[in-house]
Amino acid sequence: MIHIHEHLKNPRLDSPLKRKLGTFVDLTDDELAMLTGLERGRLEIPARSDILRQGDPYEKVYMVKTGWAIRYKSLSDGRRQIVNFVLPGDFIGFNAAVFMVSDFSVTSTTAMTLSSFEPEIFLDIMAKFPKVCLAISWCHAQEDSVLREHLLSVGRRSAYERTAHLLVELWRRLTLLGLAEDEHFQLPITQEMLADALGLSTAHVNRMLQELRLDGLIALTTIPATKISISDSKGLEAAAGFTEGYLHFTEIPQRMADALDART
Amino acid sequence: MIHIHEHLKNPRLDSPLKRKLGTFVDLTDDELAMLTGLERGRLEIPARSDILRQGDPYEKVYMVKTGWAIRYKSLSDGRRQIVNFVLPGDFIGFNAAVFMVSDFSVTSTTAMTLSSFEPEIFLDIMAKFPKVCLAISWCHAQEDSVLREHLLSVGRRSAYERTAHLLVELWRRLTLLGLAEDEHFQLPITQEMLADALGLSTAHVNRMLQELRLDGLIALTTIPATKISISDSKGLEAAAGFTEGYLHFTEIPQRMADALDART
DNA sequence: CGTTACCTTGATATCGTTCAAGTACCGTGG
DNA sequence: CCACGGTACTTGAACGATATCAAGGTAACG
Repeated sequence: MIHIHEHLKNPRLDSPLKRKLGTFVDLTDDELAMLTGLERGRLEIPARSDILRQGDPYEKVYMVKTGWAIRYKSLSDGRRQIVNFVLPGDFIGFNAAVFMVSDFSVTSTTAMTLSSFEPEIFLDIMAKFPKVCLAISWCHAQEDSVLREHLLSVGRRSAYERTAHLLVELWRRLTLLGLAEDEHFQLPITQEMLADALGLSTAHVNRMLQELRLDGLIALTTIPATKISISDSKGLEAAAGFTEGYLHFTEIPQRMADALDART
Repeated sequence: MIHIHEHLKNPRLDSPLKRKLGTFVDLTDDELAMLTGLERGRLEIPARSDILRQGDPYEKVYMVKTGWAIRYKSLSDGRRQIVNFVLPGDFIGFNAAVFMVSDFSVTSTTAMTLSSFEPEIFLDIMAKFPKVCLAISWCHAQEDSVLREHLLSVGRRSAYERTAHLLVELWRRLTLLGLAEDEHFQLPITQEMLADALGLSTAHVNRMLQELRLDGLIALTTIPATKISISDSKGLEAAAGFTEGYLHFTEIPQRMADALDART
């Protein structure tokens, strides 16, 4: 396990992308230079605007530098399910490399800055930077793991457990990004979005938050922007049935690292 | 879109793996030979036995040649959520390449035959067979897409819609594999498993199946093994709100194919 | 031929939804 | 600076979808 603070302070890892990939593999100067080039294109997105829309064709791959977004699917009658929250260091629309049409939408919840690139780039990376390619696979696998955990939550955890679980997860992810101060953090999403992520109604999400508050597990400030303090992290994790294994904040297995070295 | 029957009859695509990858890219003789080598290792698994267990370390990657399995996550008190059904042509434990510990379990529901390989193999494939690597990425992306749709189902569809949706999905997938005869197919899973996949109780799954039957959408034979006939596929799809887009049964985008060609 | 695993069905309980009303804060235009 | 409209949050009451519990049925299996 990599020590977070050390990692965040490393001056060579000067972007979310580099920090993310650098969590799992050691990056050489060559690799870092390539990533710098990759991030040159910049894109500013205002809060609450669509980046990708379900059913639309798309061609670009984006990487979040700052800001939050939600990734969601909708039914024809408007019901919607948020499948995950997109934070700095996450990719958007990687599927462009293999699909022509998106099966989900992505909308910003805050202003964002993105870097964009052509999917073909990844063919080069695959050939020339196998280690980076492996680290990208790692990101995908991690995202999958989070998605499976969400399915477990929505399918089998009670509303109370589920709500607690999501809060712990976001807190952990933000902490790793250096975006949470100890036990409290900004939550730039509405309760309606929480509801759509949890498979609940907004009214019930509100009640669950009140209950968590009454139970002394969290403290809330909803205005101006929602801000949450984890008052009792152990208690909250217990209520959530949280185990962090699925987040896979680990380095790649030694055997893969060895195999990579042997190839060069 | 590739024509299924044509594809199934192609004698060069003589395994589920080749057929699967061959759906998205044209495979050369070299690539086919490599895949043949890859599948040499064989493994026989009896029905209802564990292939992978949540929390265990693991090192191998498997590919299903025949048989069904379920991939699921469990909570400490025994509640469980099936995240997807593993069919011929699917990979199991690909994460071994990037994680040391599995965050889910896989159990066979029928007898199975698997081929197994070391994760390091994929470093070679990445370097020497970029097209195959792209096709594998395709498989992953497709699996993700199915997972997101499951989350949408469990989070936002009613029990009735959800049940119908899963049946249509399985029917489509089996048809593509040549494992469904027109409108009917074997379903080698218990109602308890359906319940765990749908986030419902077994009693309620049973009621939903009865209702679908009464509505003239499906016909059931539960003994000896569950067998389902789709009596009214249009009606079932309508009840499910099914749109097949998310299954992404398409070839890779032309621009990626072109970029691949340009590289050789 | 008894035991087991699974399916089926009914009665009751409960969690979460829906609907409705009310509140608080924000940004905007006068 | 204030009035206003909008968006989100909050809370209660009634309802409903689904769970739970319980009992019984039936085919398969040793």
